[in-house]
Amino acid sequence: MSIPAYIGAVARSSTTSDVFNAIGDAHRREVLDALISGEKAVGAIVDDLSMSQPQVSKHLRVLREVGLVRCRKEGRRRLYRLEPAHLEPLHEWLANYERALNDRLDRVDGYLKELQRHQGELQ
Amino acid sequence: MSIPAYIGAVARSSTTSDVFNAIGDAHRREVLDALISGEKAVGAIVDDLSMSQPQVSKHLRVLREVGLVRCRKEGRRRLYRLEPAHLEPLHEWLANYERALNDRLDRVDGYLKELQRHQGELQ
DNA sequence: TTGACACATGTCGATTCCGGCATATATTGG
DNA sequence: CCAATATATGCCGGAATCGACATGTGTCAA
Repeated sequence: MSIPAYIGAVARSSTTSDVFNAIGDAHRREVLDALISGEKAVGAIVDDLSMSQPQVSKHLRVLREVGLVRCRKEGRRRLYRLEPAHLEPLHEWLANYERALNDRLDRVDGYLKELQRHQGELQ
Repeated sequence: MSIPAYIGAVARSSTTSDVFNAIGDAHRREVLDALISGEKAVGAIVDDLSMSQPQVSKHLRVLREVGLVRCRKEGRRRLYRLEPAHLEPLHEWLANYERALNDRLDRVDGYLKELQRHQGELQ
């Protein structure tokens, strides 16, 4: 007897739909890049990149759900355009690291200044 | 006859090891955040965050492989520290969209003006 | 109205990814 | 040498992800 009583894998933290994850996929970044020049229909993106139409549509869906892209219907086409303001989370996150880096540089700077001071005392 | 000749799924673009993918995982970002205050041993990160030690070690490995983190041996511990310079690809990529954002600044400006208008209405 | 076009969505198989557990490796202390 | 500590790594199962196909949905044109 004594069934192994395996606990096994646990549900992951989900959050499958944030900006960080969205830009984690290279093809998704290509789609975004294709939209930098301006509003485009799905077919135009398919032509520009070398991806299938369903593939592009699905990536657009993900990008839309995280707000990086907006859609507008025009006749039987759907025109997508960037919404760069929704890159803010990424931007803020990056800013943290720049701040951390600068703070540490400041500390190093203070440390060097103190070193100089001690050197002056020694002389 | 005529065997179905199923083509099926194709190897994905791999690239499982770039900066974009590395920061795509929320836990990995937590590990990075834990290092903002400075160099830390693995155990300290495990204590700070609520993650198992192997989990932290594995995430650190990914982060190290993309250069976001560096390791230094000290006795039987390994001290990890940020390497913010390797966030450059992200930074450059974002810069592209800032340009797109600037091109659309007029719209943001209009939005802010509308916000001000609503604030005025509320007061 | 019917067919063609543009796009979205559902399904499936394969692959990747992630976390839990167990274990290996290296360093220190007794 | 041996035990304890600190960390890395291997293995496994489950779940998420991705792309290829097939199909559904809405819109225009004749």
